Amino acid sequence: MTAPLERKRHASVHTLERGRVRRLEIIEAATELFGSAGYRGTGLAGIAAQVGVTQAGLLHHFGSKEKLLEAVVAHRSEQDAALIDEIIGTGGLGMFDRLHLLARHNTKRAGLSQLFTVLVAENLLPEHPAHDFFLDRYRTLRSALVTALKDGRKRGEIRKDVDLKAVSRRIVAGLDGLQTQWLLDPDEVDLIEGYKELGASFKRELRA
Amino acid sequence: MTAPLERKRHASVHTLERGRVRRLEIIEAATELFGSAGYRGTGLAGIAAQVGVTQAGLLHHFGSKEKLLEAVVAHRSEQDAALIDEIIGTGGLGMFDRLHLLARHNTKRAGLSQLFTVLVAENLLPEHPAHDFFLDRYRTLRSALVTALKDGRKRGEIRKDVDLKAVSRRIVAGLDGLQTQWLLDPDEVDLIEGYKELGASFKRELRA
DNA sequence: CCACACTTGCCTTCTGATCGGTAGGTAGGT
DNA sequence: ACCTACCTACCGATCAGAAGGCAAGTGTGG
Repeated sequence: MTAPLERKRHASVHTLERGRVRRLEIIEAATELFGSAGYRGTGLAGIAAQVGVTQAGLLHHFGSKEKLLEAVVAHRSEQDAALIDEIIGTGGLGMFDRLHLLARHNTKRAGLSQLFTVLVAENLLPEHPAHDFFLDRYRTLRSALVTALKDGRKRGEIRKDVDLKAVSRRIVAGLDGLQTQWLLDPDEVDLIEGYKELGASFKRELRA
Repeated sequence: MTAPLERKRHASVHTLERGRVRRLEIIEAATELFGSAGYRGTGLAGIAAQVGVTQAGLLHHFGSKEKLLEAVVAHRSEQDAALIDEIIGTGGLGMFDRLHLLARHNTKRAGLSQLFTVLVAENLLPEHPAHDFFLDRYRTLRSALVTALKDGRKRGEIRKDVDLKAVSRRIVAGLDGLQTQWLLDPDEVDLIEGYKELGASFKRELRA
């Protein structure tokens, strides 16, 4: 195993940009591997190999495995935020008709959905490295939902006798749980169909 | 660290029974550690140390780490089956009033709930060691729910225009998802309350 | 009733692989 | 000259697991 590891793949490019590109390549490889084998089950060597770099070369960019995890998670999170905003939109019941956007996004890149499912489970306890990130993520998501539902209530779309915090927890639970079943058993569980039914059910429940 | 490791703790007991007891001790320790650090994040040495046995002593009983995982999962599964039966009972809407049994069971031993949440995530892909187990578990659970709901429909408790398979997926998703949120954030999410609301919501949706 | 073979429990010791991470160097662009 | 990228080489720790032995309980034939 003394493969010469072709050098200077980016020879003609600015040094600075080469670094940025490498970082992205590493993040993408790490996303894929963390998603399928989990954070703990993935070695730096494996990620490095996939990028075509040594393990030390990888650490040159990210310093430690945990920093790499943070980078992966932050990278993914940015992309998510926009989508969430688009779905929740101006609030009210309309968002339940836009869940197909989320479904399409998730099915298109199943590896990313899997990454999050795995990482949440790996970080349930406070001492785990990304626990606080996910804690915050869920709280933020639930409170965004509460706000959106309140909006809908103000406009008279949504009944006044429902506990919006409780409903938000159940919405998130339903989305999460369906995704898990779909990831585990894509032949039996159709995510798009599942989200559609879930949205319809909440609309019936909440409609004024 | 040359602690003499007190021998013959079970000196006066039949050899056969000592083995059975040890196995159980190991399964319990493994359950706890797999639950908090995951399968991949837990070393045999850690489990062995907690039981007060060497790593080799542990492998004497289970042969390999993967066999130990199977034993842990099977052990837990037996206990579950009874509870599931008790809740689903004779079918129909009544089961939604019995979800507090599940909630109590889960909250009483949070480590066990966590074990399953972590293991499911670690076994989403077909090549993972316990993938088939969880695939089967979810399919069985959903089909048990379908049967129970059909029963309720036959007795006229449940409306005839609902897709029972879809509802079953959503019930499982809701339970699972709420559990995850509770494990991650027990201060903000009350599992017992959550299950109660979930059950009430499904009853409203399904009632004939 | 007892000697001997066998089984079971569990030990110590070891192995090769892999883990995350450090140190120090070189090449090339700025 | 200095910075960035990335290398080789190495570190100690930990991983799952195999090998082989000793001690104690168990079943069996004499």
